[in-house]
Amino acid sequence: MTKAPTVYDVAAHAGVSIATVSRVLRRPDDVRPETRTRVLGSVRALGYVPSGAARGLAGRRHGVLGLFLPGHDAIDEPEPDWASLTDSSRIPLIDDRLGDDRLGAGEEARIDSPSALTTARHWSNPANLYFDEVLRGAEVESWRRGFALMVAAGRGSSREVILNDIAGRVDGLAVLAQTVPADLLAHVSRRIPVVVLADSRPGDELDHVSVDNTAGMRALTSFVLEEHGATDLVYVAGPSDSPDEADRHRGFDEAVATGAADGSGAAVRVRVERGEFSRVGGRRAAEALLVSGERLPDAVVCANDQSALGVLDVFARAGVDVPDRVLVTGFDGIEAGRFSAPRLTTVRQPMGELGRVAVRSVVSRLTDPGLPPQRVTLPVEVLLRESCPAR
Amino acid sequence: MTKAPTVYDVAAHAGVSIATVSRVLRRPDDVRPETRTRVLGSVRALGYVPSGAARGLAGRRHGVLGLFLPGHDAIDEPEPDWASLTDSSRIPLIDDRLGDDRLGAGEEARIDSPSALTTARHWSNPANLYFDEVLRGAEVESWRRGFALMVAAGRGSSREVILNDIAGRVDGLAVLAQTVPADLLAHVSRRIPVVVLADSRPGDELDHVSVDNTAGMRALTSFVLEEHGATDLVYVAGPSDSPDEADRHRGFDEAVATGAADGSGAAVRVRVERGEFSRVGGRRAAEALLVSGERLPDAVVCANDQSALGVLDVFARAGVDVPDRVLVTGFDGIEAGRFSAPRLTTVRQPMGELGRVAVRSVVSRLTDPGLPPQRVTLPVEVLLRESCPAR
DNA sequence: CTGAAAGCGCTAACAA
DNA sequence: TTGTTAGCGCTTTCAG
Repeated sequence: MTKAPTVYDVAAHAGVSIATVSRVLRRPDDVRPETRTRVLGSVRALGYVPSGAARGLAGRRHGVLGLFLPGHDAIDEPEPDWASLTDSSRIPLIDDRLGDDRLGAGEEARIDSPSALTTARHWSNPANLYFDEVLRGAEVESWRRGFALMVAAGRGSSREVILNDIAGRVDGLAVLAQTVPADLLAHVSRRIPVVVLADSRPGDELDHVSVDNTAGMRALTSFVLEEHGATDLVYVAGPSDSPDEADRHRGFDEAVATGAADGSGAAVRVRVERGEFSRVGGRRAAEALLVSGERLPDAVVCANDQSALGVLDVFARAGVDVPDRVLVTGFDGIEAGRFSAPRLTTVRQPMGELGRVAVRSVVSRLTDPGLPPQRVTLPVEVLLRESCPAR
Repeated sequence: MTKAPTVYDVAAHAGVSIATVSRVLRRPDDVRPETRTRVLGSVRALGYVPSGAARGLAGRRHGVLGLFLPGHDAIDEPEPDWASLTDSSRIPLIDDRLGDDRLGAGEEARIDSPSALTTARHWSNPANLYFDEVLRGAEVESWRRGFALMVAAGRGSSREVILNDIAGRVDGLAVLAQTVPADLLAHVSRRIPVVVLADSRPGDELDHVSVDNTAGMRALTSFVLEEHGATDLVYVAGPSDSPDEADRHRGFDEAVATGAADGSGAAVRVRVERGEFSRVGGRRAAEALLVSGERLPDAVVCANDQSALGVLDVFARAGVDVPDRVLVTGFDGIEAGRFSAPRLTTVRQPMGELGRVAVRSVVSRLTDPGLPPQRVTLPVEVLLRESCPAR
């Protein structure tokens, strides 16, 4: 590690020119076997590892793709106390048993509880899981296409710096929705291909890969209407500025409109509550329903799983039977929905595919820059579980 | 994107030298404000993004750290059928309700069931979660230290190529245990600092960061012995070639030895079964116990969570009461252990910290290459849940 | 099959 | 404060 050897060192050691060293590494067949062996020997002997930077410069190609994710919730996490962190002298025994005051859905509830901070930090945030899967999909596909993957997570004002930085080191970039302002994206996309993930809104000439929120919600809502014969629905909405919320809401409305036009069913009543995509938001929505004094709906269709879990929390505590009294559905397919009581019916997004298709999209544009902007929509699937079962 | 602009283009456009352009970007304070503004204007106008490769070459520093993980299980995944994948015309409704034949621990069991393949692919592999957390920790810390992070996952024979490739593009590298042969590591570490994660075995001069498997298992076993007064134990071991298994087994043995020497308790009986770190392995171990005809132990201490969950599966089906009849413990702190019945007592590894400390370690060696090899051991914590509760 | 030489785009002295 | 210039290590014609 004293001084990293270069092609020159290897060339000298092997008694050849630097061009030959380069050939041995890039196009081994163009070199006589003996020479090749000798050069390879020198490579080992010297511990030579080619410089990616030099290679990238000379070859005008990095061989790297970038993935830009939203910042984690770790953003405000304090610098750990490194000293004490590595003090293994005493192992804490933590009583992690469930108390009696727990909500129906198990200790997931603790995440929202400020009093449980010391344990809550351990449990993974559903949003992170989402990104993890996208990341893993992207990594797999990148590798398959012969690219390395560089990841960055944007946080606050440093976004711009990081994005620019990463943009200069990769051949193409995938960016998750709403992590980067449009003008920055436009700037970067003048240099390398950029694909936007999970944002189906029009307005730019970039490639987009998203998930079919609308069709998924439409299918699920139709199922509730037709198979369960529901006529009184509550839609628990997400934040009004979310593209996902907009798409899902549209799917919901379409299903309701179709059902009404259908003539087969009775008129459908619809109420809307705000759920903010969060568990507490879902709880508030459900509580509002309960205290309103109005008759309970046949089904509560939530814009995402988190808020649906919040609804389940409240219903469980209030003794409202799900699904026999009220059906509840979510959207996303997060892990926690598999463990709730009852288990949550939902629409599952193909998160890994998002990452894979994104990479594929970037690579294809790299190959063929002339292509018109692509907008891919990935299909979803409805998972019928006990909160709104198959019939 | 026609032709990426360079410093020269920007310099010409702004009427300055390339050095000034470089300064504006790197050390803005060394440039007169007016000039700076003008140059920045040109940067925007031209859509200039500095080349990371050129920068890295000239500056002999990439500003990138690498993380090398074991290949995912997606390794053999076939190329998806992209055409049909993007066909959103019909949304499948999948009946994902639990059947009656399920095992005690919920649908986790399906992962092992070949008949459930169509849904099983959705659920995350605990090993992946582990890597995800390490990755996230590394990313956070890298960013904090001013580095980008490049991820790669090694698979089969391509490991060598990938590793070399990534090594040439980063300033330092963190490698997960047993993903790379020692000689390759040695080769690469002649060029850049390398830190090995989760492998405490001696035998090289590299930096290591691991978790305190031994102390964790010792603490947990002592708890079982002392607080629960167990005198008859079964240890469900992992694969014999695993460094983790070795460390944990040692911790177990130490606790038993201490308990015996203590004199306070009665003599402790110990049996060992093989659990292979897997759920099915754990099941086999528990079944062996059941059919042996011997008296059930007071506690089954498993080398990891997966095998412990397998043990719980079998005990639940056989009607063996946990914890009243037998205590069961695991190791790792995977998510599924929070949802088992009963919930699993375990030792939680600080996975995120592993990644963070790894980065920190690499950076400190970058700063001070003369340091002697560091071996950091991170503390763990024991989570007492219902399968072996606090008293 | 191998060598010589011209850059790739940028940073960092050193001058001015 | 700004400009000039010499590389950084490698790939890639083009000769030989």
